[in-house]
Amino acid sequence: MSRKQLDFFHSGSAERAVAPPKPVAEKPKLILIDGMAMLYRAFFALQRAGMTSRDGKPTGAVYGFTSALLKIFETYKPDYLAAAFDSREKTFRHHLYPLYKANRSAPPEDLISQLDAVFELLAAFDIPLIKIPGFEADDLIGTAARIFQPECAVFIVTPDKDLAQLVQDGVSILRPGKNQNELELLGRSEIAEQFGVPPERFTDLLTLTGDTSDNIPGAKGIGPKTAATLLGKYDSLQNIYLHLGDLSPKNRLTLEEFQPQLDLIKQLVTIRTDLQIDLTLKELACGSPDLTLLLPLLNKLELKTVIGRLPVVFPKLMEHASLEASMHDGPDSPLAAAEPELRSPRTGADYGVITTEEGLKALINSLQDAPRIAVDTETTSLNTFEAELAGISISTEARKARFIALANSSLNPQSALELLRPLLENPELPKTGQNLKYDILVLKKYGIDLTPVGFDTMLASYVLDPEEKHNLDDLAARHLGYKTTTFEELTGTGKAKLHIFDVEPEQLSDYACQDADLALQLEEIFRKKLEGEKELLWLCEHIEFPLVSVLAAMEHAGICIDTPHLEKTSEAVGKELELLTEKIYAASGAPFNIDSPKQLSNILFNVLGLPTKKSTKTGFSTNVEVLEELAELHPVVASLLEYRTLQKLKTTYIDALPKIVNPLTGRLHTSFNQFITATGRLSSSNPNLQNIPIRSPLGKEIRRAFIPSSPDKWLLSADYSQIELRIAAEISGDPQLIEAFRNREDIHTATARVIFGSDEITPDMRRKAKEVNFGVLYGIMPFGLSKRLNIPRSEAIAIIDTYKAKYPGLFLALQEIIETGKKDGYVSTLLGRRRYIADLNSRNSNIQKAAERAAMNTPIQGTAADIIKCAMNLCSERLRKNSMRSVMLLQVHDELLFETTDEEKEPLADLIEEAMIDAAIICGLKNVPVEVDTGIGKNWLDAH
DNA sequence: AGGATCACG
DNA sequence: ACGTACGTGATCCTG
Repeated sequence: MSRKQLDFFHSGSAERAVAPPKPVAEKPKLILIDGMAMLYRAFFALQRAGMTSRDGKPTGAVYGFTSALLKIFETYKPDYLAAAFDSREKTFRHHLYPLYKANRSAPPEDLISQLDAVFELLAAFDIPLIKIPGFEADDLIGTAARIFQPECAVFIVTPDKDLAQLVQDGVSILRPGKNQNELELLGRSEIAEQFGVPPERFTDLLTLTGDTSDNIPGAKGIGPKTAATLLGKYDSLQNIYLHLGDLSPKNRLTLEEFQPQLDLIKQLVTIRTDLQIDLTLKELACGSPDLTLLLPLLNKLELKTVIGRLPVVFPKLMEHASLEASMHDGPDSPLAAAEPELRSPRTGADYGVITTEEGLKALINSLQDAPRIAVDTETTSLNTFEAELAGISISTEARKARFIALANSSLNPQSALELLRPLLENPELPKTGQNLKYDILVLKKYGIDLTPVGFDTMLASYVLDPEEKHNLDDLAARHLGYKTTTFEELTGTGKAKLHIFDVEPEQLSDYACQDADLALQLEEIFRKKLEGEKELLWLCEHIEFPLVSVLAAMEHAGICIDTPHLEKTSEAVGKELELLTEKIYAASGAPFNIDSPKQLSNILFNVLGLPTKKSTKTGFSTNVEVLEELAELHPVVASLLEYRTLQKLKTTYIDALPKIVNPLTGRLHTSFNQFITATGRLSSSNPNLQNIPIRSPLGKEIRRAFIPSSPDKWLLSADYSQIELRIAAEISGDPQLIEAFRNREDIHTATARVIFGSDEITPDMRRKAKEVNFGVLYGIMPFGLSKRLNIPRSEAIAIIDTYKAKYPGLFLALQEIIETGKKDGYVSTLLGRRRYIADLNSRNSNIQKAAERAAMNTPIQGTAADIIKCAMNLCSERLRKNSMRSVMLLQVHDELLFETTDEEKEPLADLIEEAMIDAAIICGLKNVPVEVDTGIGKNWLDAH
């Protein structure tokens, strides 16, 4: 490792030729980084979040630091750049004042362990290090700033306020902001504004206040406020002492007592700018990163987002570097040997636009023998129901694509689509794309059935690592080393934003071609990766890809709601809420915003004087749990609880749902998100139809509002019974649990018999057993169980111990999952779906325990997700084969909802049940039977 | 933009 | 000494 470190020695002369001052704008930029301070900042900002590489080594500090470096390169494009670090030796300040920094404890182990990586990074970036025995970074920076200020615009990067004293014309501070990855520029006026004194007076301010972090005492009782006020009034410390008589007696006394230490402290807090060091600008010249060092290092640290940003920050440099190659090759393999790629996907690519029928026919002709095509649609909106087609791009060969312009061209959209139909609908021609569900839905509006889904790059990325980012721009940067044109770059933002129809056709074409091309290229890369992980390839091809069309059909179908019923309910609930509001105001003495937890907690805990139960980050919690405890102490709390429930249901469902019924279809169309969750579940949004109420009476009313699309039709619901516990039984092979399921026992009653050792099971015993069963799935702990069951902790411990003794296989299996997770870095479902859990090796025991619970739960929740996805595919396939008219509408994790007719309802129930059971077997439930409950009704509630 | 809360599985 | 069951998304409030 060649580390570039400049060795500075005292030079005899401080004399140097000074260039005449130039206007700041023309001066080259010198950036001086306060290395250790920036690292500390990054550490505390990010380490707490528990960021680690997959083997559990902490990487938060090095990530934050690197992130700031990139930001500096990107925003300031420095001409000169150096990082200053303290040396280990004692400094003149220690000699002046032995207690200097005596309060500092050693840096945390997790920070020290990252230091080597930081120095390696600096070397890889070719950033000179300034580190001189006996001097602190502050003094090095101060001196460098003083020396180069005449010829450079100097920027000091530091979170430390002390360096504010160095600010002057041409010298400013860049301070990490509240938002991560932001650097705030502080010049004279900003310093004056924030600290109340100009930079020249900053040492005076520090002298008065002292600096607790360096263990430097100030004048007792004088804080930053008082100090700034005094300095504002008397201008300087010296002048304050000349006017001691004018001060308040208290301040006067303090300052008189302080006077003897004045000189010492001023010396301690003053950053030196006069070190005798020999520094030349040339030595600080900003080089460019050495990718042969940098890429292997970043890969080792698993700083993928940093790698992704490199092409943006160093576009020129990345021109010939293939990131993908560097990930596979060892650290020693020179990048020059890697296959060269272009920095922008469009440079040198064969992209073109088609605007005529002849051109289109020629294109279609040339596609006849393609084994598969990559497709991307360009539209006017992300909302598929509003989207109008602007064109379609197609690629069959890397770095080659054509855009069929359907707007602003001589092509008639409908007739062009007719020409394309045989291609787009050809069942023998698999389609590749990024998030094909979107394209399927858009084309559906034009009567085109885009099929089959051959490869979805977003889903491939999701299956390979669900918690990564999966958007095209990130994928292209990470896997192809491309800096893509984003949609925002194409259309502009804010006021200048162009409608897609107004984008220059050439540009739109390039953009569209790029996306189809990228999808094709990504497929190649992902296929290779998936080849190495066969079960993940299987998961893609048999579960995720076929599901895309199924979800598209469900979203397209939508579900009807009984709007009048909801409106009536809203009115009634509204009145009830008004009454409750009056009651609550009366009891509280004054009106306030009940929806504001802050105001509510003021009423509860200050006005009414009720005891606080739990804290949140911002104050005292007022959640249900707390309110239930307070209910017996004050009658208003019951009203509050009722208010909360009603308000929640009214705003989130009763009033919100009718507003988003699609006016064209008269239905609610949710989006099923296939690449969001860590476990493999789907999620639903806009609106979320997976959390429609059912538990409370008013909740049931809301469910009643979900109805078939005509009065003669039915809703059929089919749900797995206890699927997760069955999976737990299968995974563990626990004979007791398996036996209970084979005997079709009520599992909670069976568990109750086991943990209470009795055959007489009361409803309350069953309720407790049910909580225990759930607890097992979530990674049970005595504290959690005792709280949920409202029993003493000792009793909870006893219950868990009994459970463990009776179902030993289950706990052994859960423990094994954790061990495997620690070893491999990931845990898997029965079908091999993975979730990487780095925190299993965290040294923070809370983080580690949380990771262990996630690790235990993921194979269970994830296998359930695999099973129902598989069932959805089977249902869809079999419905089609039997030419049935019934439609799948919703999936709610263990439930499927269909719309059906009188004639089909019985055969449908059989078909669904059979498909759901087959799916469980396909997904690995060999030893435990599954049960499916089906129900039918004129609304969702009655279908249960 | 992030926290608190609460709806579902 | 601390903080505590897994996974989501929508709403409202606050800085």
